[in-house]
Amino acid sequence: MFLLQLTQDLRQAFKSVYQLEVEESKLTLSPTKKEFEGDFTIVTFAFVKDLKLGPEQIGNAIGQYMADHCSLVKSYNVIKGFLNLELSDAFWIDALQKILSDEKYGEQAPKGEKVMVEFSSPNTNKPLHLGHIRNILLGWSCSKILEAAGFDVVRTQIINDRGIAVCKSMLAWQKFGGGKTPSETGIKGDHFVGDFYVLFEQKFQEEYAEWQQTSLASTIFSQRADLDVTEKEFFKAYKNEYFNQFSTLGKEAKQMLLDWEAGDEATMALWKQMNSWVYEGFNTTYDRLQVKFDKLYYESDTYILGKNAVQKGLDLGVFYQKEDSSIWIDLTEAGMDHKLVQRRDGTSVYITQDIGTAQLRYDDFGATKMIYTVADEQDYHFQVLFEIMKRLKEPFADGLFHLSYGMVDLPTGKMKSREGTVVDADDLMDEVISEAQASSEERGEIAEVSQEEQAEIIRKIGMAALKFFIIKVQPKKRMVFDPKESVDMQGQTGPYIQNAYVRVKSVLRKASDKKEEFASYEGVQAQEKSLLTLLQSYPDILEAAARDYDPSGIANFCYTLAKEYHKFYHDIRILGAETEIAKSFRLALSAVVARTLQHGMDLLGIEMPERM
RNA sequence: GGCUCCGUAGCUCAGCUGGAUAGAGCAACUGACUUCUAAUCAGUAGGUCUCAGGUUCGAAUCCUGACGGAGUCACCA
Repeated sequence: MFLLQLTQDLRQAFKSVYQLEVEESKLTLSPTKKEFEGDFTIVTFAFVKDLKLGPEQIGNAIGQYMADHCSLVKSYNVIKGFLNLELSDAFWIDALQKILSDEKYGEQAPKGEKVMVEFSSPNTNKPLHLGHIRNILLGWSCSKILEAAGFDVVRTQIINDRGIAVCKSMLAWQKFGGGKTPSETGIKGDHFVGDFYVLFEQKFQEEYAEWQQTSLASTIFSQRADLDVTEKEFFKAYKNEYFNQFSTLGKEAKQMLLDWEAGDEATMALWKQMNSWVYEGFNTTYDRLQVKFDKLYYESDTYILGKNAVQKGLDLGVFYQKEDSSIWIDLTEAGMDHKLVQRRDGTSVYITQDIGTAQLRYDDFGATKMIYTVADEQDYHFQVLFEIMKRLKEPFADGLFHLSYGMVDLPTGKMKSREGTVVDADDLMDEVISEAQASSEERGEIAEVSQEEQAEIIRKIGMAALKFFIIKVQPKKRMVFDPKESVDMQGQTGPYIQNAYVRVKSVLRKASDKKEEFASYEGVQAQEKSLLTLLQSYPDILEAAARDYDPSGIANFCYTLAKEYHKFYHDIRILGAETEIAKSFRLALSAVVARTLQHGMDLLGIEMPERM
């Protein structure tokens, strides 16, 4: 918006000098590189063809016109095809004033449109881990960004609270739990239940190992195994079949699933009991991450959905039925495959549930956009799902978006639950916070404030380190999470950005005599211009983040702004400025930087401390 | 094998709607705190932007093809 006037004047310049109408899109003003003189640059190569003139000639003519006719332009220089314009103090003062007066700077007006963002969506048999953290941060951040972009946002998750995995932990608790509860043992509910899931796997492995010694097992091995497969490899691959056919524990777990589906009272009671423990644990973790949901969907409610959709698809001729009565869709025209949507026994599959759930959500909220935050291993699933929705002519089909993100790897490689390398979410938060604690003690800056305030500040710092480390990476990229680096508080980190904010706050506390009269400020410094140029770009950054469902741009913006402020702070005196007017200008500039940092970081789910 | 995504400094990442000599941080080395919070700043060093073609006045960025890595192609979820 600040550059609008300039762009208009440039168009006028081309019109007056060359009788050439240029589109705005061709007139992109970019900040001049630091090693050259000037504030904004326009590339004149683009007009060489139209005008049949040399780039330098064009630059000089346009630059001269601008210097003569546009009061914002102080001077210009031309280097090859680059016209660099230096702007007057008035431009910068005006820019600061405009940002200062806009309380919601960067945000867009309400659109009156609803968007639903799904994220987290855990299973109830295991606690949350590092992968969930990336998911949650992305989903939460996108929801905040969409709000800032003027949408009404509904945050949701679908909780996978049923199925064989859930029955495994239930069964293990029933058999081996001895009636213990989380509160008795002092173990957080989700971890408590997760431990029984692990216990089930252990007991099952023991049972399996024993069975492998039986003559039945050897017979199967000799009959079924290919010659070049070792016994060990064979039984590794045979595990599922053993579970389904021979395992006692497997049989019991499957029976429990049947009981659950039949609504057996005792099973339901056990299920509800254990799930309530899990939810209590999840809620603690969500609280620590500072995220919340507006609406929860449970798979136990939705897993039967989709039946109507199957019928509708058949009626529309979108689906077809095979002789064995299973139902399919042919997606080969869209470059995909044939996909099953209903088993021959009439039960629905995963994708059918998703069709039903999407329809339910649309009926519930009427959202025109629905964002699914799910790892990229499900890219194909969502391609198929969205294509089916289009063919079913669902009104919301065009607003579906898979916010796909890459897996989080450790420096040692992939996280594997079997190998116990999964990084637990709660442990991780404990770790970054205790690291923040140690750094803070070393600094001693906040020793004066109350214990409670200290704890709060330290929590904010630790969480900022963790969150920023993850959210700064583009979603679609696979990322390496080095626990050592994630607790760094220096350099390109969350605390570094918080520190810039804290510096502003500290200065503002000391500047009791704030006056906002700086209109006559003269000699705007390079560092001040850099800050204002960055601040001017904030609305565009935000818009792009909302458009692409990508918070990483905001993270990088906040870092760059903080970095630029640290430099400004180091080079230029604020409270000890040469004149009162310069002081006012710098205080206002600092305040606006702090506000923008806080705004941007809030969109990332990161809180700012007032001191640190 | 088909399809999708990724490949930039020793490591972690920016930059990708084409623009000047490709940027940060970490790690290494050097300097700056009696002065607004040094979780800071300044500097040194570090690059065949995986490779090969093409489009263009101009390519890390766009197109094609290789190579390398990951994911996926279940009557699992």
